Order: sequence, then structure tokens, then C-alpha cells
Amino acid sequence: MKTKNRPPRRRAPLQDTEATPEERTPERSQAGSGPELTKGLRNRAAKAAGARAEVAGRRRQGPGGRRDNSIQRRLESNERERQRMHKLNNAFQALREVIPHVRADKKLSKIETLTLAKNYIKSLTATILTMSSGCLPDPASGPKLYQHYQQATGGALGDTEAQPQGHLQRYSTQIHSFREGS
DNA sequence: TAGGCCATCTGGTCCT
DNA sequence: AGGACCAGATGGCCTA
Repeated sequence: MKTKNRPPRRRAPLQDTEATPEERTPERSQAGSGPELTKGLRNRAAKAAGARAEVAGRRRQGPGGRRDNSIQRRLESNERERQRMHKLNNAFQALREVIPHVRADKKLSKIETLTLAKNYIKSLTATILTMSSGCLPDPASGPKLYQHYQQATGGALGDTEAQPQGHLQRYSTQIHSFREGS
């Protein structure tokens, strides 16, 4: 699979207006002040904003454009949509951080994140059920603990099957230790 | 260069 | 009425 640790990208709008990028895009300013954004990313965002303004200028000149009010509403709507998607992405990131996975060097894609989360929940559910029946899984012998997890991990992550059993073993051990410690 | 992934724009629909 | 949500379209970036 491909590396997904990429900077945020911006696309020039098909419709844009009079407002300068600075005055109408909190996200872009957010892109400039976000805690996780590097200077390079801020530069990129600024550059993209400039490109948008340029496109806006070109489009403004054409006849039959939208009325100002309508355009303004659309821009506000776009901004809300961006914010909404950013929240969604933050949630995805938070989810990535709590899902154990074997490719720590590569960022999980959204679909991988969702699939692994589902499998992780299944694994934990299985653990709870095992605990509730008073039977601890043996971490040294390939426990049933993550049969669910391993199963669809292979489905979601094509290369997971190639991963050494050690990762799963470690995962089991960690869960086991956690349970013994708690 | 193709394909995967992603951000953004956009218009429609639903909800408050 | 206005905002939230959704899905399709578009185009950029990256890797094989």
C-alpha cells in the first residue's frame, strides 16, 4: 500500500467570490495556526489560498455569475462543510491512535481505520466474554483473543498476512498484562 | 503513467 | 430559514 502521511491539499474552487481568502476562511487560517501543521504546510495552504483567489478573480469576470448574496451563502456553506470534514478527520485520527495495528510506520487509511476498529471491538468483546466465563486466554499459544481481529485485518490490510505472528502475539500479551494489572 | 487516497466544492435533502 | 449531512465530481499528491 502507499504512504498516506501527506500534507493537506487544497483545491481551487469552481465558484468563488469577492472575499479574500484571509477574511473568509477560518480553516485556511486554521491551517496556518493548527497545532500539528508545519511551516511547510502553512506555506502550502497560503499558496493554495492564493491560487483560489486567482481563480475567483477570473471567474468573477464572466457574465451570468451568481448574485452576491447567493454566492456569499455558498461560501459560508463551503466553510461549514470544511469544518465538518475537519472534525470528521480529527475523529478518524483519534480513532487511529487507539487502534493497535501492525503498521505503525504508515498512517491507516480511513477504510482501514474503520475496518480495524470494527475488528478491534470484536476482539475486545471476545475478551470480555472470555473473562466473564472466568477463562483467561493464553498469550503464548496464539489465543482466540484476536481471531476476529486477525481475520478481517487480513481483509482490510492486504499485507497484514505477511506480518509476523509476533505482532499478534505481542498484542495478546499486552492485553493479558493489562488484565492482570487491572 | 495508472491507481489509490484524499481535500474541497457543490447541490440536494433532512432536521431543528 | 438555515445549518447539518450526504454523495458525486474534480483535481492534487504520492507510490509502484
